Amino acid sequence: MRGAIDVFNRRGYDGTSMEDLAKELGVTKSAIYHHVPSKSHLLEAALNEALDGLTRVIDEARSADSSVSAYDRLRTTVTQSIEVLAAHLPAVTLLLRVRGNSEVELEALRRRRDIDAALASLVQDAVDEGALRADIDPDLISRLLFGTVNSLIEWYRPDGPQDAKAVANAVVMLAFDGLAAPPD
Amino acid sequence: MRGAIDVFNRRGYDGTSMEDLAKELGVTKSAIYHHVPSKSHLLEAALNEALDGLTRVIDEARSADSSVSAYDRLRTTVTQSIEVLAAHLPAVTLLLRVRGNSEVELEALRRRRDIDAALASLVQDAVDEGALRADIDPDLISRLLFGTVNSLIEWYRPDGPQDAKAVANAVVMLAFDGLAAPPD
DNA sequence: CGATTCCCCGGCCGATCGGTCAACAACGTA
DNA sequence: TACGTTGTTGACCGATCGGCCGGGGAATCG
Repeated sequence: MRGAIDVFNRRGYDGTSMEDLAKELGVTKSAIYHHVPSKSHLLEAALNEALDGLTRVIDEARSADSSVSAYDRLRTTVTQSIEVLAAHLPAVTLLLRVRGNSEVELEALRRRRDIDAALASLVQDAVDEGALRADIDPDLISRLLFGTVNSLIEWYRPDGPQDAKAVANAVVMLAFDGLAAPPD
Repeated sequence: MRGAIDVFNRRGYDGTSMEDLAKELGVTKSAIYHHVPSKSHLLEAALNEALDGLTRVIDEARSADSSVSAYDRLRTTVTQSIEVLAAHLPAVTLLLRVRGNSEVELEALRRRRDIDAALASLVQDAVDEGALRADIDPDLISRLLFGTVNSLIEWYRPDGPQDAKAVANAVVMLAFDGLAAPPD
């Protein structure tokens, strides 16, 4: 199961046949079908793992103590999103590559849209609060911000040189304070 | 050809059969094969279009007058990369989704690696110059910066509310100066 | 010990894959 | 009129797709 998702990520879901998958897992195709009813069930399980993790993050942000500023809630959400992405990297990777070619994928896209909307609303709150620059459209801010977060799947590896916390820190620094060297 | 790439992007290259493609283009499969030798040639043409555009951008940056700072060269490269991405959106989208499942895809990945290396070196120059913050690893900066740029393919549409120049501007502002509201 | 259950295999199914082919309609040229 | 060219068609190919099935160990339980 865990291994299956990795193979899907390496070759793409549509680009992986059950024969490929079996060969790479060192078993026969029939052995897979003994444990799993269908190829799409593997996909569905992975997508739900990712979506559940991300949903938990935004639920937490929404239920935060109202005394904490929208700006801080947003920073926390970005950090936690990256932690979920890192902890469930294969599942999140699969999720972000879904194209909507089947009912399973379409359902995942619907759930993702809801999450994106919640994130956009968080950004909007921070802008209303005056904590974020007002010369960029809030929707654009949201897309760039979480586009940056999501782009981590393209290269981040848990066994790489940087751990998730360091990466999350760097993303937050980049996004909120910028890359330009601070004046002395 | 142009239409084919759009279909590949909507359903994924592996997820699109030549029958699907023909149906969506309103012709028969045979008609396609009269003009195109194979499915992978369509992919190859698209990938080369994207790679040629991006290569041109980095060649330009490399051959820039040495009197212009690395920082300015980097900002220009980011802007121009976004303009290429916007002008060749379908081709670039396809490129960024390639998994390496065939020789055509592997060759594209090789060319992409070279481009990424050139971009990383540009970032390194700007860090050496002291123009970029030194408390984030330069390689990490490069990945985040161009990860942000590349994430545009997920939502940017030429006929959308923002034109490419506005988006490029927003990305540069976010990346170099940050999202936080500037102090009064 | 026998019976049951779990796990797995090779072989197979109909459907669909990328791609080919002979035939033909529409065309400008002579 | 006859002719080559260009674009298109539907039928078809072998290979591969996702998935199914009968049967055969190996372990567990009475």
